[in-house]
Amino acid sequence: MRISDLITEEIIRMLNESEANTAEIQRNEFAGLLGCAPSQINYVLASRFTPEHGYIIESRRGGGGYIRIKRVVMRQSSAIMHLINSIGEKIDPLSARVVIENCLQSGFIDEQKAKIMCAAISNNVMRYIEASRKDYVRAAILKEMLLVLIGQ
Amino acid sequence: MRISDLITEEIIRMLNESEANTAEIQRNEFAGLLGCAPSQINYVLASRFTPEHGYIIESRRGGGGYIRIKRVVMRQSSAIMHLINSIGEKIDPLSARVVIENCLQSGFIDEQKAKIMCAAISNNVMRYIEASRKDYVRAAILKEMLLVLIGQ
DNA sequence: ATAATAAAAGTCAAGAAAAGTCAAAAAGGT
DNA sequence: ACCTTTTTGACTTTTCTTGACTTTTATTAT
Repeated sequence: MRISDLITEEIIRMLNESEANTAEIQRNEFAGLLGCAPSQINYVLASRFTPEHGYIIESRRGGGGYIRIKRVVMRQSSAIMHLINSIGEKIDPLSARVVIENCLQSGFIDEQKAKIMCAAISNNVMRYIEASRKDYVRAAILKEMLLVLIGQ
Repeated sequence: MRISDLITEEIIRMLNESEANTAEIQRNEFAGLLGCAPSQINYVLASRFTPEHGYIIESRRGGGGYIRIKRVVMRQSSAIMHLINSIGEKIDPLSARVVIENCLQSGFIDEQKAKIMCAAISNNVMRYIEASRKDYVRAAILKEMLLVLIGQ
């Protein structure tokens, strides 16, 4: 059996045992426990615990650092997840507006949040981005912001 | 748990218990109490109680010396204007986060808005931007979002 | 009053303790 | 054989901790 699968199983076991659907590990210690390279933890998280899979990762470096894995389970979250998946790697300005409008209509966000999100991808910002990249950057910003909505 | 966090918590506890939003400590004594090097108090103050975080530090050396930590509360729109002006045309990642933290602590935004704003300028987004432009794009996004807060 | 001494706080750089990145090598699957 | 996924390790970045040294202020002795 692959070590990746072991790591995955162990994290899921921890999530299941947790009230708050949250597992917190110390990377090096955890890697030592399972007998793998520390960076492999990153690999597993990057490949199997992504937002698209329904997980959110937070971490902190330095003394007392940690990696926290959250599983998101709300009803609303699947709708947002769907939106995120529909965005893909790029999005045009109009579609982006529509996505935000959608969130507003669905009550996922209030008006001010909608405005903040629009501001983040507004033309005033996008004029700093090379034309061929605008759609990609816009998608990246929008998706990151939507992910926040899922993380409670 | 980190000693830094302990120090931070203790200072905030003192601030909360104070009528005047002010905590006064004696560095060496305080360090002894929490079991850390005296200079670590300086580290914590320098990294978490800066003016950008919304605190003002006064101190005095010599016999009977002290460190006084004041939490400041400004009027909202002028404070935000001030923040926007302080950003200029570019900003590094850490300062940007501090600006957002400050808005949160000052009650200008709630936690979710803070997270949305952080997400919009996160590394996951910035990795799409050419290195030399990152600070400019970050500043543009942040300022646009802050402008929303003062309703313009 | 002045000089010496003591009692603070400040600075800075080295080192430790984490996590992150990336690319090359190895292993699997078709 | 070729392509994808996994595994590893060298290197980077961030954050925290400590200690040696400096500066400022107050107190004490002359």
